[in-house]
Amino acid sequence: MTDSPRRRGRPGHDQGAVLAAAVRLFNARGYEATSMGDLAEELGITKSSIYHHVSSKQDLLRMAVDHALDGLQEAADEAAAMPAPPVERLELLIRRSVLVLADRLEFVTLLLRVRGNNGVEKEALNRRRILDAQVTELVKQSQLDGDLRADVDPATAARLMFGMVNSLAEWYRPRRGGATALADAVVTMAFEGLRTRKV
Amino acid sequence: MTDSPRRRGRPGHDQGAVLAAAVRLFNARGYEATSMGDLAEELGITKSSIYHHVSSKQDLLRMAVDHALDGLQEAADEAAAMPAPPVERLELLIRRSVLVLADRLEFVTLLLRVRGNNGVEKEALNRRRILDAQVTELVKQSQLDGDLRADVDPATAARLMFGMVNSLAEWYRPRRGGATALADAVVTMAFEGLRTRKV
DNA sequence: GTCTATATTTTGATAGAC
DNA sequence: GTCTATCAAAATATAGAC
Repeated sequence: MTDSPRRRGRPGHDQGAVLAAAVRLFNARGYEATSMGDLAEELGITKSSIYHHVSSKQDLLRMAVDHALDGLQEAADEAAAMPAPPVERLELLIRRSVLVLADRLEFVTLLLRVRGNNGVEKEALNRRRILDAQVTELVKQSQLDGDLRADVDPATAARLMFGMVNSLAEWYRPRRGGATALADAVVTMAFEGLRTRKV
Repeated sequence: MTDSPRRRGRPGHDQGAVLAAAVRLFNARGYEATSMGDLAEELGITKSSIYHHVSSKQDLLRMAVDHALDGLQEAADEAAAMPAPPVERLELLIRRSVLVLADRLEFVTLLLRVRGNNGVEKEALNRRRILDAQVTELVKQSQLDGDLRADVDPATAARLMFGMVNSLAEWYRPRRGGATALADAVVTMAFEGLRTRKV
């Protein structure tokens, strides 16, 4: 269990190591602003060596955003499969999304900065749109059930909720148990609001 | 009032026109991914001509983010000068910030994408941090007054609130009166929450 | 798995004419 | 205010040796 194949001695870098370094640099300097030379320097190898592990710079971007999207998709599927009212499935989706964001922080951060400037980015935006629609639908159903206030447009509510969730990528830094507490804070604010109830 | 100086005939482009086109492109493709050649093509002039209006690419970025930051700073100053309890000053700050974001949408959008990759960006991040601290302080005071729930960390609450506000840059598109309605939605969600009150 | 060497393109910016 | 011409640096990527 400890040793996976192709992991003896010190055989130089593998694709995972290259990807991890790339994602770190892409987030720090921006995808476009990061050159393959920068990445090579970070890894301590030459530019050409990188092309032994990946076929292009876009390939690195694709692997990274796919990892983020797969995690978020799992969260959405899990919430959809839950045998409970929409408002509870929505809460679960928010909590799970916060946990995925915390767990795959660097990958999700990169995903959230994608703007559709190339084929890889366009495809990522498409997958994000599908997830977005699922959230909006949950809000809509919750309003029909009378569980969420109907005076806020469902799409707007969904976007504001995930505006909060996604903003975590800008400032959250891993701490023990921090993600669960953060999920609580997001759910509290989204569902109950911050104002104290009149005594 | 209608004619400002230096605006007769058709004397080619001025700095404002170059800046507007630059901000549009920076948002669409990213600052680093946009070349001075792209900008020249967008304007229908050559690269060299751009340097008649601005001294560098960073200069364009600096003018853009300063315009955004000046607007947000005004909103914060106005809220701070309001003779009212902290919780009301906080609500005003949120509303004013939404309106500034809507009014200077492209400039604020660019500002929010800045990561500190050069001197201009570092300076912008510094000014943002100061604004952030002002919001956190308002939340803290509101909690001490018993107006906001004390079981959420003030800095976290402030970041989540402005996570919502800032997320508008990702999807808000101008409509008549839309910004005020949006400010209502943000304030409602942040202060009252989306869940319906028990009858 | 990493290297040197190289091809090709694009970049931000300047000089100086009109 | 815009142009042509030009530059030096940096970019992504490939070929082929070790």
